[in-house]
Formats: sequence, structure tokens, C-alpha cells
Amino acid sequence: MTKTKNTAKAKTSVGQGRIRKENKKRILQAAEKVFAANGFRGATTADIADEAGLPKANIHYYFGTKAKLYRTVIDDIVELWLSSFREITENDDPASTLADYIRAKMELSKNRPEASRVFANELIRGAPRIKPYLSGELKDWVDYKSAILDKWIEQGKMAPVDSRKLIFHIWAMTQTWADFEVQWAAVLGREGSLENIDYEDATNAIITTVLRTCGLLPLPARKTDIEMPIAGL
Amino acid sequence: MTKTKNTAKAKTSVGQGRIRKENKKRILQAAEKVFAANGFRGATTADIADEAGLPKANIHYYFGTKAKLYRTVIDDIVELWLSSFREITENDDPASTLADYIRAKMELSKNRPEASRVFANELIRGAPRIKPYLSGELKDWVDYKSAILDKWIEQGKMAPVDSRKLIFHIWAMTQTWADFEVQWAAVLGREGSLENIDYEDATNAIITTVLRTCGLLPLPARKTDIEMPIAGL
DNA sequence: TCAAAATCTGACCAAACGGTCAAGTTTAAT
DNA sequence: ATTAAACTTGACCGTTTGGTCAGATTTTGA
Repeated sequence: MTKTKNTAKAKTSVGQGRIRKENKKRILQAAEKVFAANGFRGATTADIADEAGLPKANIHYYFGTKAKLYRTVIDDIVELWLSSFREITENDDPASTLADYIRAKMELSKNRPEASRVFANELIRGAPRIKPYLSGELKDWVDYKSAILDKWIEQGKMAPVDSRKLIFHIWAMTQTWADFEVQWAAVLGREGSLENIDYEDATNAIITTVLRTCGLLPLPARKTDIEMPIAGL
Repeated sequence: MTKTKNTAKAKTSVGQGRIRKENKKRILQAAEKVFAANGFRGATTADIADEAGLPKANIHYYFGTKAKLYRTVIDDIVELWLSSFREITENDDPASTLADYIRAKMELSKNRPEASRVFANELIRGAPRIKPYLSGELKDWVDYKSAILDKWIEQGKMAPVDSRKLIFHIWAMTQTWADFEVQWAAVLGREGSLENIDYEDATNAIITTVLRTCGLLPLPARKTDIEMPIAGL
């Protein structure tokens, strides 16, 4: 409970100081790392303290309990997630809008992979602490965006697709590059972690896949030296 | 160390009995569930024992340590993973081969979601216990399959794509339905968990996406009542 | 039938856990 | 310079953790 002493004149919440702001930031960064790598139950306050370079008691001074610290980390990530995509309307161009969205999500995967992993951890465990957010804000967001996709389809601006599933699959393809980075790095033969070119190639591959799914890219040419026996067109 | 007493005549490894086999299976099933829901560090042997309906000491009697039990669970999953896809050759038909593969992966996501989640947990944590498998067997598998895709492309059987990334994205799209089931259920407005129709729709959506990406499906028709202002074809 | 092997289990242990606290030091406003 | 508020920290506490073990019970093969 942050021990607000409130000795006089209702100086609500202790938290103004420069030191406070800096330390909370340091702890939150350390916590994101440790929670990403171990989940809520597997993370220890001692690990977080070590990562932040502070004594353990300091973590409790600023955040009270491990659970409250975790909530703060999660809330920050949700805010980042929802705020990082520009508004779209039914008058926008489908191809460039989808491409921009994919690029934005891949930027997040590349620059804030730990945030993505904290979220992934929470989901794998059945989302005990964020289920209301999933069936609330997030559902609303998806309902709204998929309605715009459906409008585009109705207007003949793009081919008919299951718009909700398309959004899910864009998330799956973009976030896999953050959540399972170590797997893709190993399979691609990289030492340690992915390189810039990998993110670029992946971004282009996803954009191609999504735009072709929506009929927004010309059908790709095939090599024509040999005749092609199967599958329409 | 399973306490092989070896009292005489080298009867290597105690493990023949019916009881032994049954109990190990029960424990492994319980362990998969608990590890999936909590990760290695977050899972407790007491939880696993409760889930299996056995006293905790029993778990250690059969598997020694938590780490060895976890290894066994992981190894079983890896075997399941690699054994569950039929062999393919460059003479196969791309469209039906890819569709079959996607269906097989979605069956696994639906029927063995916990296995997928154990694996996801391990990857999110940086795969400390399975990195050799990733850059060994798994890399070989992907190298081999992507080479076949590349042959198909060369033969003009399908459009040019980044074959490795295509495989990654098929995994991402199929496994997201196991790993993050709770998220999709919440966004789709389901109570509790996904329904059969959701898996079917998702399977079809993924197949459509992949085949269109590879130029193996005719370009989808658009609604033509209004003229279409943008983006080629 | 009977004894050796396998299985079972409550009680127990040292280590690690989340969290508390009193006593100290630093900061900042007057 | 004074001092109250903010910050820091090692030591500590009750609980939970992974793992052990001795002794009881059941299974198995001859």
C-alpha cells in the first residue's frame, strides 16, 4: 500500500520525487525481463531485485507485493499494445492499411519482445489475471476492426475472408517472432538471436501472405519452363 | 536414479511391471498439465502429485527429480511432434500436401493443447533445456522440407515464396489456437473454451491463406457491384 | 506358501520463498 | 543549519519448496 503517511494536508500519494520515478522505472524494466523469462509464479522478487541492481526490500518499498508489481507490468503492456496502432476507417485503403499494421506489430516484436512474452506467459496459463481485459477491451477492439474489414469486403475493395481469423493470424505470425525468437534463430542457424534481415524478410513474407489472402496482390507468377499439372488457375 | 539395486545377475532397470507402466503414464499426464499451466519453475511437485492423485513421494520414486520428469515430458512431446507428419517428396502435389499438413497440425492443437503449451513455455524462456534439439533435429527437419518447397517452386508447381518463413508462419497460425486458446475464446465470445466450429473455421482460414500465398487457389472473386479503386488485378 | 522385489507413504529436512521491519542515510524545502 | 519526509538496507520471519527416508504394504515368481 505504498505506506502513504498523509501526515497533513492530504498530499495524496507520495510519488512525486525524481528518485521515485527513476527507481520505479528501473524495477519495472527488470520485472518485465524476469516475468517474461519465468512467468508470474516462476519469477522471484530476489531475481527482479538482482536484475535491477537493488536490494530486495526496495522492490517491496515501491510496489508492495509481487502481485501488484506484476499487475503494473501487465497494465503498462496493455496500454502500449492498444495505443500503438493508428485509427482506421472504412474509407482507408485496405492494402496499405494492412501492410502498415503488420509493420507496426513487427516493430513491437523486434523492439519489445519481453513485453510480448509476458503477455504470452499470461495467456498460456489461462490468463487468470487479465480475462476481463480479453473479453472486454480486446474483444471490442477486434469487433470494431473486423467490422471495417467486412465493410471493405462488402464494398468490393478486397476479397471475402474470415475477418476475425485474419486478425488472429496476423497476430500469431507477427508475435511468434518475439515469443519464440530462440526457435527461429536456431532453425535459421543464427548465433544467439535474430538479425535485422530476418525481421525484414519476415515482415515482407507476412505482408505478402496477408495481401494475397485478401486478393490485394496480383497472382504471383510461376516458373513456366515446365507445364503445371495441378490446382486451378 | 530409480534406485536400481541390481542385487544379482544384472537385471538392468527395474521397469517391467504393469503397475510401474500405469503409474508413470498417470504422472506424465498430470505433469504435462501442470507444466503447461505453470512452466518448469512455477510447477510444483506437490501440484503434479495432486493432479495425479498420488502422494508426492511417489513422483520422486518413479522419476527422481522434477528436472528429470520435465525432461521426460519434453522428450515425449518432441517425439510426438516429429512423428506426426507423413513423409513428403518433390513428386507430391503441393496443394494437397500443404492442406494435409495444416490439418494435421490443427488436430494436434485441438487434441493435445497442453503439449503445445509445455513447448511454448520452454521456448519463451529461451529454451534452456532443448536448444540442441532446435538447432539439430528441428533445423534439419525444416531444411529438408523447405528444400522440397523450393523444388516445387523451381518446377513451376507453385509460386515463389520464402519457404522457410512459410513453414514458420504455418506453425505460428496453427499453434496459436492451442497456446493462446483462452484469448481467442474470449474474443470470439465463447464461454470457457473454443468450439469445434472454431477449429474448423480456423483450419479452413489457414489453408486458404497458405494456398493463396503459394498461388494454388484461384484469385478470390470480389463483390463487383461497386467499382474497385485500388491495388492491382 | 513364502520370501524377495517392488511399491507406497507420512514424516521430515535444508534451502528458497514472499514479505516485514527497525534503524539507518539521503534528499529537499525552509 | 534544521528537520521532516523520502529512501535504503541487512536481518529476520513464517511458509512453501524439492527432495529424502524408514518402515509398512502389496505384488510377483517359484
